[in-house]
Amino acid sequence: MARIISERTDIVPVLGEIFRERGFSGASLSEITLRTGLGKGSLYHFFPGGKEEMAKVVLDDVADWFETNVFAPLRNTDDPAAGIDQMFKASLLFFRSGRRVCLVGTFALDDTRDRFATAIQDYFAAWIRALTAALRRCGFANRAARAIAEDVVAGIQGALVLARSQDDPATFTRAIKRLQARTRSTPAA
Amino acid sequence: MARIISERTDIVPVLGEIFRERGFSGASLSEITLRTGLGKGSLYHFFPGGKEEMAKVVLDDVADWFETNVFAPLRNTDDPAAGIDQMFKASLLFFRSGRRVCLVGTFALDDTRDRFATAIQDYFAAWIRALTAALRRCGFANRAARAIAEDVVAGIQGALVLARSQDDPATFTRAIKRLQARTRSTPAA
DNA sequence: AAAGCGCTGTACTGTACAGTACACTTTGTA
DNA sequence: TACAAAGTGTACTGTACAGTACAGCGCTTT
Repeated sequence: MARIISERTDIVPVLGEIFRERGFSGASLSEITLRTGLGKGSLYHFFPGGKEEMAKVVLDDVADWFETNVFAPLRNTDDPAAGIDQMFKASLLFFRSGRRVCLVGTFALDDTRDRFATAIQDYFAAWIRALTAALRRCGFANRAARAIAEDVVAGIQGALVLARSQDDPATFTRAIKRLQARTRSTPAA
Repeated sequence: MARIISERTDIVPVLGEIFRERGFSGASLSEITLRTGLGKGSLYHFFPGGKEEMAKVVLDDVADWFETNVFAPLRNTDDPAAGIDQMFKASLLFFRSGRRVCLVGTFALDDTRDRFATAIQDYFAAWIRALTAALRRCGFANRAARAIAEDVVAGIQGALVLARSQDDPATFTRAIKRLQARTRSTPAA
Protein backbone atom coordinates (compact mmCIF):
# COMPACT_ATOMS: atom_id res chain seq x y z
CA MET A 1 0.00 0.00 0.00
CA ALA A 2 2.40 2.60 -1.23
CA ARG A 3 -0.41 5.11 -1.46
CA ILE A 4 0.11 6.34 2.09
CA ILE A 5 3.51 7.76 1.26
CA SER A 6 2.53 9.21 -2.08
CA GLU A 7 -0.61 10.93 -0.75
CA ARG A 8 1.19 12.36 2.24
CA THR A 9 4.04 13.76 0.17
CA ASP A 10 1.54 15.24 -2.27
CA ILE A 11 0.09 17.37 0.50
CA VAL A 12 3.35 18.67 1.93
CA PRO A 13 3.90 21.39 -0.71
CA VAL A 14 0.37 22.68 -0.14
CA LEU A 15 0.99 22.80 3.61
CA GLY A 16 4.23 24.65 2.93
CA GLU A 17 2.42 27.29 0.93
CA ILE A 18 -0.16 27.81 3.67
CA PHE A 19 2.48 28.17 6.37
CA ARG A 20 4.42 30.58 4.18
CA GLU A 21 1.37 32.77 3.63
CA ARG A 22 -0.10 32.69 7.12
CA GLY A 23 2.76 31.81 9.44
CA PHE A 24 2.45 28.97 11.92
CA SER A 25 -0.13 30.47 14.26
CA GLY A 26 -2.06 32.03 11.40
CA ALA A 27 -2.47 28.74 9.53
CA SER A 28 -5.85 27.35 10.56
CA LEU A 29 -6.95 23.74 10.22
CA SER A 30 -10.05 24.90 8.37
CA GLU A 31 -7.91 26.49 5.65
CA ILE A 32 -5.70 23.40 5.58
CA THR A 33 -8.68 21.09 5.05
CA LEU A 34 -9.99 23.42 2.38
CA ARG A 35 -6.80 23.79 0.35
CA THR A 36 -5.55 20.23 0.71
CA GLY A 37 -9.01 18.83 0.02
CA LEU A 38 -8.56 16.49 2.96
CA GLY A 39 -11.02 16.23 5.83
CA LYS A 40 -9.92 16.32 9.41
CA GLY A 41 -10.08 12.52 9.55
CA SER A 42 -7.50 12.10 6.80
CA LEU A 43 -5.39 14.97 8.03
CA TYR A 44 -5.04 13.49 11.50
CA HIS A 45 -4.53 10.06 9.96
CA PHE A 46 -1.46 11.33 8.08
CA PHE A 47 -0.30 13.74 10.77
CA PRO A 48 -1.32 12.41 14.19
CA GLY A 49 0.73 15.19 15.77
CA GLY A 50 -1.51 17.83 14.22
CA LYS A 51 -0.30 21.21 13.02
CA GLU A 52 3.05 20.87 14.76
CA GLU A 53 3.82 17.63 12.91
CA MET A 54 2.70 19.14 9.62
CA ALA A 55 5.10 22.05 10.08
CA LYS A 56 7.90 19.71 11.06
CA VAL A 57 7.38 17.64 7.91
CA VAL A 58 7.33 20.78 5.77
CA LEU A 59 10.56 22.00 7.37
CA ASP A 60 12.18 18.62 6.66
CA ASP A 61 10.94 18.82 3.10
CA VAL A 62 12.46 22.26 2.64
CA ALA A 63 15.72 21.07 4.19
CA ASP A 64 15.79 18.14 1.73
CA TRP A 65 15.17 20.41 -1.23
CA PHE A 66 18.00 22.71 -0.24
CA GLU A 67 20.30 19.80 0.50
CA THR A 68 19.78 18.50 -3.03
CA ASN A 69 19.49 21.71 -5.02
CA VAL A 70 21.74 24.10 -3.10
CA PHE A 71 24.08 22.54 -0.56
CA ALA A 72 25.16 19.54 -2.65
CA PRO A 73 26.10 21.68 -5.68
CA LEU A 74 28.01 24.01 -3.35
CA ARG A 75 30.00 21.03 -2.12
CA ASN A 76 31.03 20.10 -5.64
CA THR A 77 34.79 20.43 -5.38
CA ASP A 78 35.44 20.27 -9.13
CA ASP A 79 33.78 23.57 -10.01
CA PRO A 80 32.90 25.62 -6.92
CA ALA A 81 31.99 28.69 -8.99
CA ALA A 82 29.36 26.66 -10.85
CA GLY A 83 27.98 25.48 -7.52
CA ILE A 84 27.60 29.07 -6.37
CA ASP A 85 25.87 30.05 -9.60
CA GLN A 86 23.53 27.09 -9.21
CA MET A 87 22.74 28.31 -5.68
CA PHE A 88 21.59 31.68 -7.00
CA LYS A 89 19.63 30.07 -9.80
CA ALA A 90 17.94 27.68 -7.37
CA SER A 91 17.13 30.56 -5.01
CA LEU A 92 15.49 32.60 -7.75
CA LEU A 93 13.48 29.55 -8.71
CA PHE A 94 12.53 28.45 -5.22
CA PHE A 95 11.50 31.91 -4.00
CA ARG A 96 9.71 32.58 -7.29
CA SER A 97 11.74 35.76 -7.84
CA GLY A 98 10.66 37.10 -4.46
CA ARG A 99 6.97 36.40 -4.88
CA ARG A 100 7.33 33.55 -2.43
CA VAL A 101 8.64 34.03 1.07
CA CYS A 102 11.15 31.84 2.96
CA LEU A 103 9.26 29.54 5.30
CA VAL A 104 12.23 29.19 7.63
CA GLY A 105 12.75 32.94 7.73
CA THR A 106 9.10 33.50 8.56
CA PHE A 107 9.27 30.94 11.36
CA ALA A 108 12.53 32.45 12.62
CA LEU A 109 11.11 35.89 13.34
CA ASP A 110 8.28 35.25 15.79
CA ASP A 111 7.88 32.84 18.69
CA THR A 112 7.45 29.95 16.25
CA ARG A 113 11.26 29.87 16.31
CA ASP A 114 11.19 28.34 19.79
CA ARG A 115 9.10 25.38 18.62
CA PHE A 116 11.45 24.51 15.75
CA ALA A 117 14.69 26.01 17.04
CA THR A 118 17.13 23.35 15.85
CA ALA A 119 15.58 22.91 12.40
CA ILE A 120 15.70 26.67 11.82
CA GLN A 121 19.22 27.01 13.20
CA ASP A 122 20.51 24.09 11.14
CA TYR A 123 18.99 25.35 7.89
CA PHE A 124 20.86 28.65 7.96
CA ALA A 125 24.00 27.22 9.52
CA ALA A 126 24.25 24.54 6.81
CA TRP A 127 23.71 27.12 4.09
CA ILE A 128 26.40 29.46 5.40
CA ARG A 129 28.82 26.58 6.01
CA ALA A 130 28.42 25.16 2.50
CA LEU A 131 28.72 28.57 0.85
CA THR A 132 31.76 29.50 2.94
CA ALA A 133 33.54 26.31 1.87
CA ALA A 134 32.71 26.93 -1.80
CA LEU A 135 34.00 30.49 -1.61
CA ARG A 136 37.22 29.28 -0.04
CA ARG A 137 37.64 26.85 -2.90
CA CYS A 138 37.21 29.83 -5.22
CA GLY A 139 40.22 31.47 -3.66
CA PHE A 140 38.75 33.62 -0.91
CA ALA A 141 40.54 33.68 2.44
CA ASN A 142 38.76 31.96 5.34
CA ARG A 143 37.56 35.17 6.95
CA ALA A 144 36.47 36.81 3.71
CA ALA A 145 34.65 33.66 2.59
CA ARG A 146 32.72 33.47 5.83
CA ALA A 147 31.86 37.17 5.71
CA ILE A 148 30.60 36.98 2.13
CA ALA A 149 28.61 33.84 2.89
CA GLU A 150 26.85 35.52 5.81
CA ASP A 151 26.23 38.60 3.69
CA VAL A 152 24.74 36.55 0.89
CA VAL A 153 22.42 34.43 3.04
CA ALA A 154 21.30 37.45 5.05
CA GLY A 155 21.00 39.44 1.85
CA ILE A 156 18.64 36.90 0.33
CA GLN A 157 16.45 36.85 3.44
CA GLY A 158 16.38 40.62 3.61
CA ALA A 159 15.63 40.91 -0.09
CA LEU A 160 12.59 38.69 0.44
CA VAL A 161 11.33 40.99 3.18
CA LEU A 162 11.94 44.03 0.99
CA ALA A 163 10.43 42.54 -2.16
CA ARG A 164 7.31 41.52 -0.30
CA SER A 165 7.00 44.85 1.49
CA GLN A 166 7.19 46.66 -1.85
CA ASP A 167 5.17 43.98 -3.62
CA ASP A 168 7.87 44.07 -6.28
CA PRO A 169 9.75 40.96 -7.48
CA ALA A 170 12.31 43.17 -9.27
CA THR A 171 13.62 44.23 -5.86
CA PHE A 172 14.51 40.61 -5.24
CA THR A 173 16.09 39.84 -8.60
CA ARG A 174 18.18 43.03 -8.38
CA ALA A 175 19.46 42.00 -4.95
CA ILE A 176 20.33 38.51 -6.17
CA LYS A 177 22.38 39.98 -9.03
CA ARG A 178 24.33 42.21 -6.67
CA LEU A 179 24.99 39.37 -4.24
CA GLN A 180 26.09 37.12 -7.06
CA ALA A 181 28.54 39.74 -8.29
CA ARG A 182 30.03 39.89 -4.82
CA THR A 183 30.88 36.17 -4.93
CA ARG A 184 32.69 36.59 -8.22
CA SER A 185 35.29 39.21 -7.40
CA THR A 186 37.78 36.44 -6.74
CA PRO A 187 40.90 37.86 -5.10
CA ALA A 188 43.06 35.24 -6.82
CA ALA A 189 41.84 36.28 -10.25
CA MET B 1 -7.45 65.46 31.33
CA ALA B 2 -4.09 64.88 29.67
CA ARG B 3 -3.92 61.49 31.32
CA ILE B 4 -5.60 59.79 28.36
CA ILE B 5 -2.73 60.62 26.07
CA SER B 6 0.00 59.80 28.53
CA GLU B 7 -1.53 56.43 29.50
CA ARG B 8 -2.13 55.46 25.91
CA THR B 9 1.39 56.29 24.80
CA ASP B 10 2.78 54.42 27.80
CA ILE B 11 1.19 51.23 26.53
CA VAL B 12 2.31 51.47 22.92
CA PRO B 13 5.88 50.18 23.51
CA VAL B 14 4.50 47.18 25.38
CA LEU B 15 2.12 46.46 22.50
CA GLY B 16 5.07 46.75 20.13
CA GLU B 17 7.03 44.17 22.04
CA ILE B 18 4.11 41.72 22.05
CA PHE B 19 3.54 42.09 18.28
CA ARG B 20 7.26 41.66 17.68
CA GLU B 21 7.38 38.44 19.69
CA ARG B 22 4.13 36.85 18.53
CA GLY B 23 3.31 38.46 15.22
CA PHE B 24 -0.10 40.01 14.58
CA SER B 25 -2.22 36.86 14.57
CA GLY B 26 -0.23 35.32 17.41
CA ALA B 27 -0.72 38.30 19.74
CA SER B 28 -3.74 37.45 21.89
CA LEU B 29 -5.85 39.92 23.81
CA SER B 30 -5.34 37.86 26.96
CA GLU B 31 -1.58 38.35 26.73
CA ILE B 32 -2.09 42.02 25.95
CA THR B 33 -4.26 42.54 29.04
CA LEU B 34 -1.72 40.62 31.11
CA ARG B 35 1.39 42.48 29.98
CA THR B 36 -0.12 45.94 29.77
CA GLY B 37 -1.90 45.51 33.07
CA LEU B 38 -5.04 46.91 31.47
CA GLY B 39 -8.40 45.14 31.49
CA LYS B 40 -10.43 44.70 28.36
CA GLY B 41 -12.55 47.68 29.35
CA SER B 42 -9.59 50.06 29.35
CA LEU B 43 -8.03 48.48 26.29
CA TYR B 44 -11.15 48.99 24.19
CA HIS B 45 -11.56 52.44 25.70
CA PHE B 46 -8.13 53.47 24.36
CA PHE B 47 -8.30 51.41 21.18
CA PRO B 48 -11.94 51.10 20.06
CA GLY B 49 -10.70 49.47 16.87
CA GLY B 50 -9.27 46.55 18.80
CA LYS B 51 -6.10 44.69 17.83
CA GLU B 52 -6.01 46.26 14.39
CA GLU B 53 -5.96 49.77 15.82
CA MET B 54 -3.31 48.79 18.36
CA ALA B 55 -1.05 47.51 15.59
CA LYS B 56 -1.67 50.62 13.51
CA VAL B 57 -0.67 52.85 16.42
CA VAL B 58 2.45 50.78 17.04
CA LEU B 59 3.40 51.03 13.36
CA ASP B 60 2.94 54.80 13.49
CA ASP B 61 5.06 54.92 16.62
CA VAL B 62 7.85 52.97 14.92
CA ALA B 63 7.62 55.22 11.87
CA ASP B 64 7.94 58.28 14.11
CA TRP B 65 10.98 56.84 15.88
CA PHE B 66 12.73 56.14 12.58
CA GLU B 67 11.77 59.51 11.19
CA THR B 68 13.44 61.23 14.15
CA ASN B 69 16.39 58.95 14.79
CA VAL B 70 17.24 57.64 11.33
CA PHE B 71 15.66 59.46 8.42
CA ALA B 72 16.16 63.00 9.73
CA PRO B 73 19.90 62.52 10.40
CA LEU B 74 20.26 60.95 6.95
CA ARG B 75 18.76 64.11 5.47
CA ASN B 76 21.31 66.30 7.20
CA THR B 77 23.04 67.88 4.21
CA ASP B 78 25.99 69.29 6.17
CA ASP B 79 27.56 65.98 7.10
CA PRO B 80 25.93 63.04 5.26
CA ALA B 81 28.58 60.57 6.46
CA ALA B 82 27.71 61.39 10.06
CA GLY B 83 24.05 60.81 9.24
CA ILE B 84 24.84 57.36 7.90
CA ASP B 85 26.90 56.49 10.96
CA GLN B 86 24.04 57.64 13.14
CA MET B 87 21.73 55.34 11.18
CA PHE B 88 23.86 52.31 12.01
CA LYS B 89 24.18 53.36 15.63
CA ALA B 90 20.43 53.85 15.91
CA SER B 91 19.79 50.46 14.28
CA LEU B 92 22.08 48.64 16.70
CA LEU B 93 20.30 50.39 19.53
CA PHE B 94 16.76 49.90 18.28
CA PHE B 95 17.16 46.24 17.38
CA ARG B 96 19.07 45.60 20.61
CA SER B 97 22.02 44.17 18.67
CA GLY B 98 19.76 41.66 16.97
CA ARG B 99 18.00 40.47 20.10
CA ARG B 100 14.94 42.38 19.00
CA VAL B 101 13.23 41.76 15.70
CA CYS B 102 11.90 44.34 13.23
CA LEU B 103 8.16 44.69 13.70
CA VAL B 104 7.65 45.91 10.15
CA GLY B 105 9.74 43.06 8.75
CA THR B 106 7.73 40.53 10.73
CA PHE B 107 4.47 42.00 9.48
CA ALA B 108 5.82 42.10 5.91
CA LEU B 109 6.40 38.37 5.62
CA ASP B 110 2.99 36.83 6.28
CA ASP B 111 -0.54 37.88 5.33
CA THR B 112 -0.43 40.66 7.93
CA ARG B 113 1.22 42.64 5.14
CA ASP B 114 -2.12 42.98 3.36
CA ARG B 115 -3.73 44.66 6.36
CA PHE B 116 -1.01 47.29 6.71
CA ALA B 117 0.33 47.38 3.17
CA THR B 118 0.95 51.10 2.82
CA ALA B 119 2.53 51.55 6.27
CA ILE B 120 4.91 48.66 5.59
CA GLN B 121 5.70 49.82 2.07
CA ASP B 122 6.31 53.41 3.18
CA TYR B 123 8.62 52.42 6.03
CA PHE B 124 11.11 50.64 3.79
CA ALA B 125 10.68 53.03 0.86
CA ALA B 126 11.41 56.03 3.10
CA TRP B 127 14.46 54.33 4.56
CA ILE B 128 15.92 53.45 1.16
CA ARG B 129 15.14 56.88 -0.24
CA ALA B 130 16.78 58.75 2.64
CA LEU B 131 19.86 56.52 2.60
CA THR B 132 20.21 56.76 -1.18
CA ALA B 133 20.18 60.56 -0.97
CA ALA B 134 22.78 60.57 1.80
CA LEU B 135 25.07 58.24 -0.17
CA ARG B 136 24.78 60.47 -3.21
CA ARG B 137 25.81 63.41 -1.08
CA CYS B 138 28.82 61.33 -0.03
CA GLY B 139 29.90 61.12 -3.64
CA PHE B 140 28.32 57.90 -4.87
CA ALA B 141 26.73 57.91 -8.32
CA ASN B 142 22.94 57.70 -8.44
CA ARG B 143 22.83 54.03 -9.39
CA ALA B 144 25.52 52.95 -6.95
CA ALA B 145 23.90 54.89 -4.13
CA ARG B 146 20.56 53.26 -4.74
CA ALA B 147 22.14 49.80 -4.96
CA ILE B 148 24.07 50.21 -1.71
CA ALA B 149 21.01 51.60 0.04
CA GLU B 150 18.92 48.59 -0.96
CA ASP B 151 21.74 46.27 0.05
CA VAL B 152 22.05 47.91 3.45
CA VAL B 153 18.35 47.94 4.31
CA ALA B 154 17.90 44.37 3.07
CA GLY B 155 21.12 43.40 4.84
CA ILE B 156 19.83 44.67 8.16
CA GLN B 157 16.54 42.81 7.78
CA GLY B 158 18.32 39.63 6.77
CA ALA B 159 20.80 39.94 9.60
CA LEU B 160 17.89 40.10 12.04
CA VAL B 161 16.49 36.85 10.62
CA LEU B 162 19.91 35.22 10.81
CA ALA B 163 20.75 36.48 14.29
CA ARG B 164 17.44 35.27 15.64
CA SER B 165 17.70 31.92 13.88
CA GLN B 166 21.14 31.37 15.41
CA ASP B 167 20.13 33.01 18.69
CA ASP B 168 23.35 34.98 18.40
CA PRO B 169 23.51 38.79 18.57
CA ALA B 170 27.12 38.73 17.28
CA THR B 171 25.78 37.66 13.89
CA PHE B 172 23.88 40.94 13.77
CA THR B 173 26.67 43.22 14.96
CA ARG B 174 29.09 41.63 12.49
CA ALA B 175 26.65 42.22 9.63
CA ILE B 176 26.18 45.85 10.65
CA LYS B 177 29.94 46.41 10.62
CA ARG B 178 30.25 44.96 7.12
CA LEU B 179 27.34 47.01 5.82
CA GLN B 180 28.75 50.16 7.39
CA ALA B 181 32.11 49.55 5.71
CA ARG B 182 30.35 49.32 2.38
CA THR B 183 28.92 52.83 2.78
CA ARG B 184 32.37 54.23 3.46
CA SER B 185 34.30 53.17 0.38
CA THR B 186 33.57 56.55 -1.17
CA PRO B 187 34.57 56.51 -4.84
CA ALA B 188 35.44 60.20 -4.69
CA ALA B 189 37.90 59.64 -1.83
C1' DA C 1 -21.84 68.28 47.51
C1' DA C 2 -23.18 67.05 43.24
C1' DA C 3 -22.67 66.54 38.52
C1' DG C 4 -19.99 64.81 34.64
C1' DC C 5 -16.52 62.41 32.50
C1' DG C 6 -12.48 59.51 32.14
C1' DC C 7 -11.62 55.14 33.16
C1' DT C 8 -12.10 50.29 34.82
C1' DG C 9 -13.61 45.39 36.00
C1' DT C 10 -16.70 41.86 35.12
C1' DA C 11 -19.72 39.12 33.00
C1' DC C 12 -21.13 38.03 28.76
C1' DT C 13 -21.69 37.25 23.41
C1' DG C 14 -20.94 34.27 19.51
C1' DT C 15 -17.36 32.31 16.76
C1' DA C 16 -13.40 29.83 15.46
C1' DC C 17 -10.06 27.09 17.03
C1' DA C 18 -7.29 22.42 17.47
C1' DG C 19 -8.10 18.04 18.27
C1' DT C 20 -10.99 13.39 19.11
C1' DA C 21 -14.10 9.45 18.28
C1' DC C 22 -15.84 6.43 15.44
C1' DA C 23 -18.61 4.39 12.01
C1' DC C 24 -18.07 4.05 7.44
C1' DT C 25 -16.10 3.35 2.55
C1' DT C 26 -12.53 2.16 -0.43
C1' DT C 27 -8.64 -0.52 -1.82
C1' DG C 28 -5.03 -4.04 -2.30
C1' DT C 29 -4.27 -8.77 -1.78
C1' DA C 30 -4.98 -13.63 -1.42
C1' DT D 1 -15.22 -13.01 -3.37
C1' DA D 2 -13.74 -12.05 1.11
C1' DC D 3 -11.20 -9.84 4.49
C1' DA D 4 -8.02 -6.78 6.50
C1' DA D 5 -5.97 -2.50 6.47
C1' DA D 6 -5.82 2.18 4.62
C1' DG D 7 -8.23 6.12 4.40
C1' DT D 8 -12.35 9.27 5.08
C1' DG D 9 -16.64 12.17 6.63
C1' DT D 10 -19.24 13.76 10.32
C1' DA D 11 -20.46 15.03 14.56
C1' DC D 12 -18.60 16.24 18.60
C1' DT D 13 -15.38 17.97 22.61
C1' DG D 14 -13.69 21.78 25.33
C1' DT D 15 -11.07 25.91 25.00
C1' DA D 16 -9.53 30.30 23.58
C1' DC D 17 -10.50 33.86 20.85
C1' DA D 18 -11.91 39.00 19.72
C1' DG D 19 -15.13 41.96 20.89
C1' DT D 20 -19.44 44.04 23.64
C1' DA D 21 -22.35 45.91 27.36
C1' DC D 22 -22.65 48.21 31.25
C1' DA D 23 -22.65 49.42 35.99
C1' DG D 24 -19.81 51.63 38.88
C1' DC D 25 -15.48 53.84 40.54
C1' DG D 26 -12.82 58.15 41.51
C1' DC D 27 -11.27 62.46 40.08
C1' DT D 28 -12.02 67.25 38.68
C1' DT D 29 -14.67 71.04 38.21
C1' DT D 30 -18.16 74.12 39.58
